[in-house]
Amino acid sequence: MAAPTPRATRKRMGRYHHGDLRQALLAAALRMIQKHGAASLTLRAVGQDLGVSRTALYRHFADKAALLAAVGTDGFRRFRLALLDAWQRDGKGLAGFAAIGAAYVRFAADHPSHYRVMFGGALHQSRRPEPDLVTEGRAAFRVLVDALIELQRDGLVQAGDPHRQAVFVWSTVHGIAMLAIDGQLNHEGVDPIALVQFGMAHLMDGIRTPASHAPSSPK
Amino acid sequence: MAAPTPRATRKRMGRYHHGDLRQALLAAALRMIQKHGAASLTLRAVGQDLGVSRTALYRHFADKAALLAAVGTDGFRRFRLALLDAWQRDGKGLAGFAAIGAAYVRFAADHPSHYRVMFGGALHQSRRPEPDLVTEGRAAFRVLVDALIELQRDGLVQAGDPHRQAVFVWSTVHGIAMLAIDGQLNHEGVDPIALVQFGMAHLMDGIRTPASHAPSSPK
DNA sequence: ACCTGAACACCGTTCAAGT
DNA sequence: ACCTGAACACCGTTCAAGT
Repeated sequence: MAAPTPRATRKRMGRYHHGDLRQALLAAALRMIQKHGAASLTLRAVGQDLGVSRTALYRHFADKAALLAAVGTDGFRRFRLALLDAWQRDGKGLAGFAAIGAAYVRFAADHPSHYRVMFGGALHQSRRPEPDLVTEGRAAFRVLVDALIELQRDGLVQAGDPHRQAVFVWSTVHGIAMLAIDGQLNHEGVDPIALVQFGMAHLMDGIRTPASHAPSSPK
Repeated sequence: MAAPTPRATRKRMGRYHHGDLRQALLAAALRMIQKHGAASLTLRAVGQDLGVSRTALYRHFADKAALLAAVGTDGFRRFRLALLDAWQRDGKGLAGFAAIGAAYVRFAADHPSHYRVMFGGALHQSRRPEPDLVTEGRAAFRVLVDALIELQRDGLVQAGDPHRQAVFVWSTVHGIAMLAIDGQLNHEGVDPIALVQFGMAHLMDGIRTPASHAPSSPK
């Protein structure tokens, strides 16, 4: 592929786009959502941004909802990788698990509009649940479950349904993330990252084994 | 006032509305949001539903965002009353506090669209933060803080910044509520009310005083 | 296959005009 | 004061037509 670099998304006048237009549309939509919020996203503006007709999009997406679903799906993919990276970078274990919580909130704080598309419900409450979005959402959730399974296996977390434990952790962290990007924590003078660290420590106290108390107190 | 009952919001043909049109608009908007979601709310449909011109609304609201903000403000008012009712009905104390959590999630589950308008961010992220919405949101949050202050005073909850404790409880419960109305808990086979009861019990274990363990285990 | 341009039905909002 | 009706600028989507 000696063609124009992947960054040269803008087509040359009078010629067809002929790159990965689908990918370019996705990137453009994401860029505009991050800048102005999903509410004001316009298909016409997306096309214009790429120098493409405003109907070219329909070759790659059924409609606007499908485009947004693809943006959300892509978000869940990045999200999952961010969580996985935090877990592995901090050597798994209890510190790694706490790092997942921090990474979760950081992702939401850094990409509020993207996060909102992922969880916005504008998608879920529509006609059908958008299978790809659901699948990718579940995959992200799986990171938590897998981490808990490992922690249980290593005797760091109490036995119990890892699924239920994960749902509870997810809820807590999701709640902090949502309040943070809604600005509800701002006028309460609370730092989201500090809050999630406090919360994760609290959660861990509840589910970790007595044996894990001795050899773990890093930073 | 021997005029038509407050329920007869529909104006008689050829005459002005002449009731509390503002209130009628609010009720109509809420009704339509609950039925079809906030995304598909149309000012024209609101007017039509009331038998009123589609521009009559501008006498009472600056624009569509202002109408939605008013719907959210109204939601926070009902929400606060629901939380307060749960707290008082269950005799305050630790059982009452747990009841607040359940009432919180129940409100969200029963009025998902309304809840979404309240927390949706479509409002918060807009131009200015819509003062009434913020005020009423804070008032709802205050229910939690006040409850924790009472619990501390009665020696049922550990000393500590009640504000910080409240933020953490709020986050947890909000997360459960959001995941529930997003349907993320459905395909995990988790009952939101059961989850929030589990979560509240867990939280209470973390913040209640040792002394409170003896005299409290009702149902 | 991929893209265009005109057209359609809809939307929020403005504004001069009515009572 | 409160409401109307026409008008404006915008939107998502369709579709026959181009290459």
